Amino acid sequence: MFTDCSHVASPLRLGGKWTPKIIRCLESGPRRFSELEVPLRGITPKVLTETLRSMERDGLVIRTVHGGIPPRVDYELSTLGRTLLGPMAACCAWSAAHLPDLLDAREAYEGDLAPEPLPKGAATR
Amino acid sequence: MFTDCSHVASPLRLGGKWTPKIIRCLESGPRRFSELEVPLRGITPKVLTETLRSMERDGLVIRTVHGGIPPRVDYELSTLGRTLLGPMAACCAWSAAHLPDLLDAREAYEGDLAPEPLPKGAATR
DNA sequence: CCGTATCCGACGCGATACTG
DNA sequence: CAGTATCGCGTCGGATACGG
Repeated sequence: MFTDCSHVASPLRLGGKWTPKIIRCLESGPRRFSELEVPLRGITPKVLTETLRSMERDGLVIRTVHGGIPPRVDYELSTLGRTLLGPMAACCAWSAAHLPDLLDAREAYEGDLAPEPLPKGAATR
Repeated sequence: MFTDCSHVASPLRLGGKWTPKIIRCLESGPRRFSELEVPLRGITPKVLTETLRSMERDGLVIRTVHGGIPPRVDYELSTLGRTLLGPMAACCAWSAAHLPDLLDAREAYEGDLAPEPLPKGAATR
């Protein structure tokens, strides 16, 4: 365990701004493109498309095109994508419990902007 | 639960390239700057400093300067930082179990580079 | 030993406009 | 409805060199 943590950020892309929110939005079932745009307030169609495509590419999300007019496209978590719900729940629980502490620490850091310096004359001898 | 996942990436900075690895390196106790540079192969001193400073700023890491020549600086996880070990273990366990699947999916995606297109003549009416 | 100082390229993300 | 096409900016991270 903890043998390698290199994938938390990439290629897991869990570090992306929208990926975690999209996973959450898809948790309770398939959603259409426009049904994702609404809860993800502020996301642009371009970015939503990009993110969904990369998730599809990684096998986390399944994209289904239903023929017809107007077009209808559904996105849903794959079996693999669903396995991410557990770890994500752990992370969300962490932030719910400890994010305020982190924010407090950050605020307290304002002012003493200078880290403790090294002792002077460190090249001597 | 899952009420908000916006902090997985930021400000948690867990999405950073080195943060998870640093946490892991500090798991078993304090480490000096140079003791971090070795296991984190490829990191430059500039980036290591930046990352450690941001973690210190967020209260995840404690930086201790021991006076003397040559200088000695220790970094260790704070109590708050240690609370991250759980969620991180969940993420690492996920990648140990499922990262190969993700990589396979990514590889299989090569070739059928074109996502299923929408039906033609999609203009309403 | 423990950093800083510059420079710089790549990428993520957003704004805006347009289309089948 | 479900996208695509451009453009641009800010941030992250790496290369390299120097300093107390």
